[in-house]
Amino acid sequence: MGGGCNIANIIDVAKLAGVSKSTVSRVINNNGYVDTETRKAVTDAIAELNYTPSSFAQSIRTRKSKTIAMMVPDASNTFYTELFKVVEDVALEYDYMVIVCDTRLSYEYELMLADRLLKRHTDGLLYFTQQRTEENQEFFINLSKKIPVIFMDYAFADIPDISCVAVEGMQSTSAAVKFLFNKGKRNIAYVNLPGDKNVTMLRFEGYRQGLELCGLEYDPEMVVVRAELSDSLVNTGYCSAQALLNRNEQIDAIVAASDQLAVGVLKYLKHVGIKIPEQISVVGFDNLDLCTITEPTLTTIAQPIEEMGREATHLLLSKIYNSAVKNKKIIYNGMLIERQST
Amino acid sequence: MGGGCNIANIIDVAKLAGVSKSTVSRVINNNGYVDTETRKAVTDAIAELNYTPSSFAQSIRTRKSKTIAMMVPDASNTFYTELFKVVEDVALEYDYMVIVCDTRLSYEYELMLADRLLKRHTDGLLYFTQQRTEENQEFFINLSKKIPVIFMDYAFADIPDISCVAVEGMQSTSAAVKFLFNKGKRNIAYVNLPGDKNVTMLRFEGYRQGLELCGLEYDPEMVVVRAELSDSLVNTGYCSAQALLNRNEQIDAIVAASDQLAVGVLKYLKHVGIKIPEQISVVGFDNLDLCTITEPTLTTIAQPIEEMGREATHLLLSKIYNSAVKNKKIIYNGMLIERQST
DNA sequence: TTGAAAGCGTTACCAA
DNA sequence: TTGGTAACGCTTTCAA
Repeated sequence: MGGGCNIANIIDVAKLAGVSKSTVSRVINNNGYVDTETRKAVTDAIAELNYTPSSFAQSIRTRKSKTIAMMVPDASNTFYTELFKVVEDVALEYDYMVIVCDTRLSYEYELMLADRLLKRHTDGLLYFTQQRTEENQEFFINLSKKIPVIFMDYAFADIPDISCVAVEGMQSTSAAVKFLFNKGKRNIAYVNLPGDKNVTMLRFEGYRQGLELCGLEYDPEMVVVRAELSDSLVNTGYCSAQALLNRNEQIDAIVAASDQLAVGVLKYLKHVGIKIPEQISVVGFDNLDLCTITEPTLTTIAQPIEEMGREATHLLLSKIYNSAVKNKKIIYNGMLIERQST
Repeated sequence: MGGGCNIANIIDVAKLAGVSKSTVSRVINNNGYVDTETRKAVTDAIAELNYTPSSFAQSIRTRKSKTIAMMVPDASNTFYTELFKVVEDVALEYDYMVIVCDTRLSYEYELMLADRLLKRHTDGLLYFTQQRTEENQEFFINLSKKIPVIFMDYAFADIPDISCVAVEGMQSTSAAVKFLFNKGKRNIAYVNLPGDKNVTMLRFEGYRQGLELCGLEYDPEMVVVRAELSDSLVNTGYCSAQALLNRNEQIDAIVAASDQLAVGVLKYLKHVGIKIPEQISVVGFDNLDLCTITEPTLTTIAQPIEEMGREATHLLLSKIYNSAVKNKKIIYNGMLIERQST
């Protein structure tokens, strides 16, 4: 009352327009031939009844949920949320919406969530992970044979027959080392993400490569990889810096695998009164907003978030719309952004 | 081949188990009477065929999408992402998943997204907004008559017949002013969010109330509300602090309506060499992770994110499961967390 | 305790 | 260019 229950269905529309429901369906989907006058009658009826096709009924026929998922290790990391915005943007253009799944850095969670997504027929997945394991890698590669999956990490770049959109971390990290070398730094340390098989492995490789290119020797003592995940990455960075300086007082630069780690490093260095960048320079990775908030502001390697998100989502949706679309790998270059910390 | 297409449906299961599909349905839904042996036959068949009920077909009958939405002004604000994690957590318990909608601070976006959500039969909505307008307020109140909506802002607390889960901002801000007063501060300024009808109005009211309680006079010159939304809240805070200090050099404390603003304030104060908290104290609102990253760390008013998210999602789901559940308002108290900035 | 059959609201094929 | 009708895969009466 006072508005009417708008549970009009396709039959109501057909009746009002004086046509069959097939015709209504054709109009809705802009499908097949339909006379201009007939079309008008139908659209009028649709407007009058305030009719909206039941997405449930459509889904059961089309086998599409018009939903994609974005699975991330930690939704509070602004790298993912910035990406999410772009993903949502593109998705909306195609009448898609996006389910966000926070895997809490847990392998079990990844599987559980993938299972749920599959059960509700999510049409596709943007898969971000932090800690790779044999099992999850295999699982998601397998999953990608059933529904479109885009692997959003450079660490997957060498796996055949999958789609991957990512920033290479090797060359850019190597370039960062070179950059520090040119600034006169000779004892360059590295702070990696916790865990042994994380997605930043290749950034670490870049670090080693960079040292080699500069003619510096690689010293395992100059690298920290904490085994356990502490409460936060910032904290991990803090502790890592502490460990490094305890081991070696000559350190004059620290490269971190992510901005959060680097922020923790900055924090420790300031805590112990070390001058940045005069005594120790710091470089991060990701170019989060955080970088301009810290003091000093943080030099970092930027990922082209906007482009990555846009391309990845387009690729995903194109695979959803046309299963014949071939797998593709889109690898971007990281870009060094110089700020006060170097 | 080598795995089989698992598109078994309820009829396949019924055949294999030697029963009718009605019986299978009963087993799936734990519904009605079914003999123990029959049940076993069915569950065996389900297991053998690796059968999963089609969520599409279920939805069309049950009229439930098993999806809720969380609409936020800016997904990159960690306040929302921390809340999201809790929401997702609870949702998963009930076999629900959550669609995140970033409204980009735009009223038009809010409407557009709500429309999309409605069309796809999202079962319920957690609605966060930053900038209220008559229209959007009315629209969402109206929407709440159609599907369960929880208003996640204290600014909605006085509207009848809606559900609301929020932190009161008035008393806690007033308490923060009192706290500063007790520290000897007498010229306390306020930095509000941009725009005139935002959700922090009541925090500002608390500021005025606090002054009154302390016997201090309210001076409009001591308040900044920037009309335009600049590129970031941190930046807005920075400019606001600048404006304040240009107007009045006596200022010895600044209360900000959000942590991001406060971070901007800190940044400006440090930039011009003012000592914090000796010369000027700073207080934020939200207790984001950010607060412990800045230097000095930021005193702020904490919102009980965990509890809010949990209660809100439970309330939403209970309304979804039982439309007779009454509207409820759950208002928490903010809690002052003292750090170095005061 | 079980099964038959009638929906749920679409899409898509085939005739007309 | 249109309409009839058979799916889609499930839930839910109603009888048995």
